[in-house]
Amino acid sequence: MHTTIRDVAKRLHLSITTVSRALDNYDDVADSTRKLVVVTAKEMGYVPNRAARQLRRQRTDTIGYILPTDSAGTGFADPFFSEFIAGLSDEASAYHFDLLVSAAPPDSKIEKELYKRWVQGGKVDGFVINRVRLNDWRLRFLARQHIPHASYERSLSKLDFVGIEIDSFNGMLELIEHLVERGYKRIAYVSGAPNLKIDHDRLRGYQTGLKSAGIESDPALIVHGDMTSEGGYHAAELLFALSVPPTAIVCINDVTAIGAMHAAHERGIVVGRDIAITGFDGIEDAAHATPPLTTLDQPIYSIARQLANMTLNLALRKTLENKQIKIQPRLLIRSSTDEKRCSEPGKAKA
Amino acid sequence: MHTTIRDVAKRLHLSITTVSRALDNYDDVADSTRKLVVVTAKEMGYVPNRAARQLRRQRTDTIGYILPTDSAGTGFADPFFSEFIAGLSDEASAYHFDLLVSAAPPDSKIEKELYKRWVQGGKVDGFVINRVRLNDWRLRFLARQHIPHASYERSLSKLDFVGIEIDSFNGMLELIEHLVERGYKRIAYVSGAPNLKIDHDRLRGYQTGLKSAGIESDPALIVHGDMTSEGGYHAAELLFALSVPPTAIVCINDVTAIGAMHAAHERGIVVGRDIAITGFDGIEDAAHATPPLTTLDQPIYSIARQLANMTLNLALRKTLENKQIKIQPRLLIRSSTDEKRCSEPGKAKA
DNA sequence: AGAGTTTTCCAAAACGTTTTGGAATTATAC
DNA sequence: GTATAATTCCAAAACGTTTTGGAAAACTCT
Repeated sequence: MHTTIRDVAKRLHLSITTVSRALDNYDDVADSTRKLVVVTAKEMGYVPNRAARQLRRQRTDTIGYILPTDSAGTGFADPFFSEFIAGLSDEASAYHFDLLVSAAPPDSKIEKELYKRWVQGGKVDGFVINRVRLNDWRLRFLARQHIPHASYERSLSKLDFVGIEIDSFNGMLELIEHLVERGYKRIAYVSGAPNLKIDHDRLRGYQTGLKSAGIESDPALIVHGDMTSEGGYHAAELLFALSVPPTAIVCINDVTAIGAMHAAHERGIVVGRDIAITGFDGIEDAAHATPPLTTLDQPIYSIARQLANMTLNLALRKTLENKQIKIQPRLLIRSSTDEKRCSEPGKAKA
Repeated sequence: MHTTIRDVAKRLHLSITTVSRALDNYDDVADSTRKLVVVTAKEMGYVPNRAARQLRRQRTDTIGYILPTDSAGTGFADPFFSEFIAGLSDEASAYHFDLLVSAAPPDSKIEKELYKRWVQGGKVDGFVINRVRLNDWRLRFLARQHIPHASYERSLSKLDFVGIEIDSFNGMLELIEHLVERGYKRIAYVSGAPNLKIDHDRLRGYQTGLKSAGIESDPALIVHGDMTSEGGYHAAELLFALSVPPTAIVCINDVTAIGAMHAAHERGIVVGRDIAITGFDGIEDAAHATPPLTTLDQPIYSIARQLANMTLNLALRKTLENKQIKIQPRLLIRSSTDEKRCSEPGKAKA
């Protein structure tokens, strides 16, 4: 490539061994020569060749992350991922690691080949995984291959996972309680994908929350989205078309909620008065939605940093202080769930 | 790592040369043995070690992209980048390339060191660059080092750049014309960063558009944002606090506009009636904003794919059909710029 | 049957590091 | 002044590929 360690060695009439060890702070090189080496190396613009180092060290100083795009590819526009990736790469950078990114539809052949290629080909030392599925082949695969990895959420069977969990269940309980308190009773749920761990948890929280409030759950009020605003829009349209439409819509994430709000506005339904709509994530756009969106906030950037930190510490064979971290989402009450003003349909006014 | 080419060779009593060449489809290996090799390699789960291949080939099959985060790190939530990165990695994948991602504040020391490290250390074969500054050291640096790169936008002096340009100027003309036609005259502009190429172009378009419409430009109506919804929110607050506030706000991008809409709503100003607000990008959330946002749409995903395609073709030393592509943004007229209903302040009713 | 040609294979040399296992040299102890 | 220990250096062997420059074997022609 450019200046190699050999060039530096030649210039100083030293062996490449010594140069290498000087730069790596070994203690079997005299202080005077170390200084000389360091200075000359910098002066000559020497940067170690990564491929060579990787090959020899059998380590890449790189962690991998694969985006869950849909097969269409386009329209993949959740700010969640911008923030998540920013977190991953900032943490990686801090440890002089790099972040390798690719995209593949969940559970697709492409996804499988990508993981395999990166693992077997030694492209990365470890993975960060999110959007975990209930029964996730990735977690099994990486565990079997002994590849360091940290995941956002565990899959159902894995008790010994390394990563972070968000307490979606209790968050949802709190959210439902809030809605009920504000006078909303006929509460719908817009899901992501049914095999997603977070969807599973949030749906369970939703159902349990209803039960605690003494509200009977109506299957017609549970509709499928796909975690995009487009999906949220269509899901909400389905709900509004019901003979007895809901008065509140709980969405799996913020962008879904933004889509649902759009559908409401289009029908002249005023969010925060006629209907309550809630999200999950706490992305910046949620605060600036019209009306601002009540949501369960999770610190995406910081979660991403912690996940990256876990994988790279695993990769460096250090011991982790905490293998499993559980975090609580924070309920941000905004005007999308203002006090209910109209009576519940089919019920006496409260 | 795992199965190496040597293992495969040993199993078949062939030399590693032959195995290597068989897998690479050289024509100096008999068809029968090639088949044998391919089958056995697959069966043994052989995946070539990337580091070794890189070292020997002096090529990484990897392109780099560095996210322009702010120094705070957090709150980096523009869906533009999710879509952009998805595009980059999909295109890279299609060519069996990988995408290396990191994040750094524009023009920071971190940014410089990152580029240098990746270039000198041979981590990547090329770069994709966006958010180009008027006088961008990255473009100069990469050109001087002869590193393949494609950029979204050129910097001021570069005439021979490789990449894509969006015709912000003419898009803005069209947008202003649209606003004027709808009855808006006192039109403000919320910028990104003044040294950004796109900001420069859009501001110029805005000013020229006003002039063509015979509207005198008022410096008080040009305020700075930072391309986030937070920034848009505050910029709009400044504008509303003016003694003669604007009746239309043109924003550098969609998330800025979403923030501005929030500020308007908070003051009870109805967007699409009392005030018009516009964005630029065409992100999904813009379509679902309240009201849906008039914007200049650009095909982010496809642009990203093309940019990736350009860099990797440069890296493969192929000739590009088109070194420079100019695309036109598409004006999407939505209800955030509905017909003006109130009179202009300080003017007779139109 | 010998000279060319073509086909099929391979040994060895890279690529730029890190690491192993000493070998000099110098200091320290008796 | 010798034996021992500490310090400072280095040659050579990896790491797993690709590529170079043939060589052997098998055909094809006269």
